[in-house]
Amino acid sequence: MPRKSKLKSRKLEELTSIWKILTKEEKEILRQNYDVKEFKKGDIIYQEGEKPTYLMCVVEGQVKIFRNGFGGREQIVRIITPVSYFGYRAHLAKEDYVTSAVVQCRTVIFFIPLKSFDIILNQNIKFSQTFLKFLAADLGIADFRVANLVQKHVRGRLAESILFLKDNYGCEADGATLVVSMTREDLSGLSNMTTANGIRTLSQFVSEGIVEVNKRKIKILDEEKLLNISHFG
Amino acid sequence: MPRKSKLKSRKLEELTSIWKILTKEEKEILRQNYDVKEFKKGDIIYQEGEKPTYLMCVVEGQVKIFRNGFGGREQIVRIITPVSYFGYRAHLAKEDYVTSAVVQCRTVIFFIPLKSFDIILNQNIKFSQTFLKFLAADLGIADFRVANLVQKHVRGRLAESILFLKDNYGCEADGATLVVSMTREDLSGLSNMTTANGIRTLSQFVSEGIVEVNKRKIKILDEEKLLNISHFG
DNA sequence: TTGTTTTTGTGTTTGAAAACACTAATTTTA
DNA sequence: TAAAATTAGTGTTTTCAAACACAAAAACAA
Repeated sequence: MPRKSKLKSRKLEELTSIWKILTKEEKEILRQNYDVKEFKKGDIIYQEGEKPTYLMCVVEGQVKIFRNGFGGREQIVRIITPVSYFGYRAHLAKEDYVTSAVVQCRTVIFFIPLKSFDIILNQNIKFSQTFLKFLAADLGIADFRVANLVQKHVRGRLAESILFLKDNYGCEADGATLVVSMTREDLSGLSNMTTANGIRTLSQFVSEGIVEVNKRKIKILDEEKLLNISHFG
Repeated sequence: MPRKSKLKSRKLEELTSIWKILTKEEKEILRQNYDVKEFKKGDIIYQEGEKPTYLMCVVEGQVKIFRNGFGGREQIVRIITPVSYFGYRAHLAKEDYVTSAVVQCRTVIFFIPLKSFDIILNQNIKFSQTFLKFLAADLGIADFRVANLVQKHVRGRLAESILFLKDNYGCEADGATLVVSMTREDLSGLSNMTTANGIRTLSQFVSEGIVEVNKRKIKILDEEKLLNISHFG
């Protein structure tokens, strides 16, 4: 259950990519309607089939967007890290959610009612274009991933996922350790394979000196090789 | 090679979904800059890695958007049928194309320079929102398809694809025969399987009385069963 | 801190689909 | 209209990864 917290200390200014393009009046609309909530690991933000009601923004933590498959297997569609928006796609397409969202660890999320979102969308062309760009980028990733997930073998898919996590969410100060950290199960879900195969294959990569693993932190040692595996199975 | 034709008889008014939301001046911009070309089967519109330069609209025929995989296998990402736009995603994400586009049969396409597109995008909020909706819808389909293609077995994937073709491109007057017609190879590419398995599985469906096949036209006889297969492998 | 649950790790078996290898039938084009 | 090139169709073999089945370790709660 989302626990409403006294997190109003977290200001809307944190929504960097959109805050600066809003007019005074628009900022005021958000100020009067926004909400901040804190979630703990495993909390569900929304589920497949529900109607979207908020534009959400992760300012701290990590959210997993996924679809439930058959036999309990889940396919991870996107990972949302700070500062990124989610929940708006279904609304813009005038659909119910086709995915579910759960938080991966302690996570702070801003909630903006879609009514406010629509008001601004209808008057601020830069705002509208910002989301145009978000969607276009995500669709590119999805198109790319469909073909990859579907055609490559386990090694290629895992290599691909690790590089994807690096490219999209970045590394820590050492330039090699991934910022996102996830369980083997989630990494497997992202790579479209069973947990057992994910663990096995990651272990292979470790023994081949391609990556180093410390708990749930993955450090890329040989990106060249990883790229190679991702490319040629 | 695209052959420029005397197709100026085809008027921009055919671009139904956007034409009605443009101002007089914007219509004039398009009139002065657009182009119409006719292509024949197999002509390439653009290829992976190229820079986008036009917003395109199919007004007649069919275009296949795909990614080249390994060992010559291609993954079909989208099919564009009249009247739909394509080529703008990469531009909006400020990327090069990650897919390629070829025409499937005799096809007539409108070309609008991205410069003109940008001008209108920057001043007409309804125009911008139209594309917002297109992208949001396509991203939903992509998210949905990733999980489907990846988790289901051949029968489920083929059933899914046939239903997808029906839902997205419609049926002929009888309400059962798919409008889109494609080779077994393309149907297999859409369903992420080898041509041999696509043919085999389609034949199975025919012998089970689920669909009827006449050349490249597919008629759905038992949608219930198809849904069932698509859902439970 | 102890018990419980989740996550990680590994071996074996089994099944499904890819790869391969052809033939037949259609389309296309020269 | 004949020849060439696709496309459709089918059987066999091989390979890969899922399913199953555990054991061990780590994380989490009571």
